[in-house]
Amino acid sequence: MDLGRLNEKQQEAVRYTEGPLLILAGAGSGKTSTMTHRIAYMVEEKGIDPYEILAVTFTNKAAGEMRERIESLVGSTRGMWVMTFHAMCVRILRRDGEQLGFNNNFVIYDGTDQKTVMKNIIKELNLDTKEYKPAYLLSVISRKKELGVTPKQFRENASNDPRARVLVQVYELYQKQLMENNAMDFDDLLTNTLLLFHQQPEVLANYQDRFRYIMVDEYQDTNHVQYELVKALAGDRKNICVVGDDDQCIYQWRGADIRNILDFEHDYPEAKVIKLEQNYRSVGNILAAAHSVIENNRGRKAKRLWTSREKGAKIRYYRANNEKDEALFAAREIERLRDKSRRGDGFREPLSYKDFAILYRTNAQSRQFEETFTREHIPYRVLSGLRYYDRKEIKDLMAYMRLVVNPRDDLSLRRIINEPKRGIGEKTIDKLAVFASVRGQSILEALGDEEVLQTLPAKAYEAVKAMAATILLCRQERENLRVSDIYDHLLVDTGYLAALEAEKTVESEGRIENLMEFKSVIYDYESQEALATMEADLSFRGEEETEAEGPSIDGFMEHLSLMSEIDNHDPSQDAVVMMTMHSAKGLEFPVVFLPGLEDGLFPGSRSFDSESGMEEERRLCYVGMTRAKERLILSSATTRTLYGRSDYTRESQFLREMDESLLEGDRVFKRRDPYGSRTTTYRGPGVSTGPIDGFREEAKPYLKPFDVNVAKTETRAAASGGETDFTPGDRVRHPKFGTGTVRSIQGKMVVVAFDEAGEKKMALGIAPLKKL
DNA sequence: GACATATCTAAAGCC
DNA sequence: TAGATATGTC
Repeated sequence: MDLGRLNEKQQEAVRYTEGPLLILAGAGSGKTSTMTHRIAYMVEEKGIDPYEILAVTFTNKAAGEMRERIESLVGSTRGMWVMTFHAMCVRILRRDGEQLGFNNNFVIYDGTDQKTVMKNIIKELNLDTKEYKPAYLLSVISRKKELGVTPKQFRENASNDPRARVLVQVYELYQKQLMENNAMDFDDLLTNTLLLFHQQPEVLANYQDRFRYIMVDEYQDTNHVQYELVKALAGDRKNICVVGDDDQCIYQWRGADIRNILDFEHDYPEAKVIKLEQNYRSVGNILAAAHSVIENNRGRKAKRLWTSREKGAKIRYYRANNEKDEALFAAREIERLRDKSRRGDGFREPLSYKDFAILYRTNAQSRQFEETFTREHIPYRVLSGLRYYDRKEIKDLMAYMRLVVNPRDDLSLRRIINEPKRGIGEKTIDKLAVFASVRGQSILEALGDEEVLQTLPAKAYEAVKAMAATILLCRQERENLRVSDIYDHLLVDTGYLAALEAEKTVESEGRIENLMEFKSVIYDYESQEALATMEADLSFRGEEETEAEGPSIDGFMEHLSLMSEIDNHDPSQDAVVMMTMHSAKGLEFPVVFLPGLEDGLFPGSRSFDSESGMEEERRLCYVGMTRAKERLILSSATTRTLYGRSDYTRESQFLREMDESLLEGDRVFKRRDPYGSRTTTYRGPGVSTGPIDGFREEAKPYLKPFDVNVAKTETRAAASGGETDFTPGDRVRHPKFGTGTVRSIQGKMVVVAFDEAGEKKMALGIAPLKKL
């Protein structure tokens, strides 16, 4: 096999197939290529059975890419496990997890489900909602699970103060609820697998025996449980290869333990360490600047990226007046560089829009860029956390489908029992829940009984009966029906689609469209699974390899919960990409903008409390900078409006750490922390040394284009006399509050400053507002 | 039960 | 500032 395209270090890593191996792969050092070649080498040159290889990644995307690239090298990955930690655990638990008391058709709860459960618990325990918020409690539980602490252990070790006692109680109750609903959250998948390994040594032995070669990608992001899992699987054979970069550990806040990679040599004293330090991505100046920042971190493995490429242009820095100016600067800069590149001035090829990326610290920063780019007619795409599967109609249908798979899922039932409206409210549901628990059933199961149905309010009876019958029938027939058929039944027979169709609004039509789009997701799944089954039949190997069983609703739900996000980074679209620095990890762009380099924003204000927090921010900065291939453009704003407050800012500590000789444009205002504490706001002059290319725009009031979707309320609006088309500045009258002036439009709400009653926010089109 | 209005609170987001 | 959630009212 041809390793000629790999450098010496990479080749060494490829050939070192036996015993523990740590590959420290710096940014842009050809990590994936090395890993995939290594696997290909094992199969082709060493004659290792693909069946004995396990490659674990963190994201589906990474797993998909790796699989694809291995396939292009050796033709097939059949038998090989190339998947995420979570997918691996699900597979193990479904296969061998019954001993733990879990039905092997457990469902996986996502963040929204977890939140719902937690809200119920808070209510049940009558907790102070100010002090105990769902997100906080969930993060406490998650941290515990990541450390492998069970509710029992937590109870035993918890102190006696009231707060700790509450946390213990919450954790216990939370686990109990999940168990009752036959559900696991993402953390449970990992912890339960580890538990299984501990309790059933023969199960573990089985997997140890199978997976003689283990690879772990992004090892710096593993948490403690993942570390233990890997260690367990590697067993005494210790044929384990981990790949990572401690400088790119940016997920400590969600449990990643950087010690795992830092201490690998300690865990495996015989480990071989190979550093990949040649960078194939960025020009020299970019690497040097990134290095000048990251070297301020104390706890890191010594390494320094180098490149054989030219130094390239200097890093450009712009100190904007405010965030609008900052966005406009980026817009102009993009056009300027496009022009320049078309003239062949300093660029090998003309740049198109998709060659530019704006990487910010917080999602909120995207708005300014979006507005500006829209006005400047620059095409852009925002990759954000707003997920397709978070849309209400999709979640509703998913809840219906989950009930088909798991009728014990009361959470899902509560979600859809009155969706579409069936005349059922909170009280009725609670009554049903009591009935069900008395009978030892879930709510849906109870609804299968006429006796229980009879207790419903008369107006709800028919609809609820039909709904329950539909779901239960689909369940009964799920072996005979295609997933898409089940979907159709649920959509139609429960009245969901009819209700949307009856609405006849722009919004409802959009929802219907989404539901149709969702169906194509199902179709994709069906054909994909059918294909996999065919292949599996062809390659029967006599083992218990039951990976392809054909499409099923169970399989589809699992596919969904593990996928969660359609990869929406479609590089074929020619548009500037905007995303957070976190989501940019692993990507690269010819030109990268890092805006908002201000203390308090980046590094974020919370990170000043601890050294480790600051170091993580610094690593994030390093990740951001090393995404750039040719040009890196930094900016900050003198004034920034955050949470409705406008404040002066101080240039980011990271800017001040950067090697000045590599910067051009505005001067970075450097002084040794002249203002002492971080609570002091910087107000000094002399921050900027003059405009770049002669422009620096003042903030102009920007009127939001009136594009608010008020369709849903149109009919009502007409009936109640409510108007929908207001513009900031309009004078209005409200029957109760008197006259006022429209301040702003926020989504579907209009904010009015009343002359007498102060500022009020009210729903557009419904509020009895009249224009004067 | 459903809608209208007031209040709250604010990072990053993999599976 | 603005979206999400809680509370109040018909």
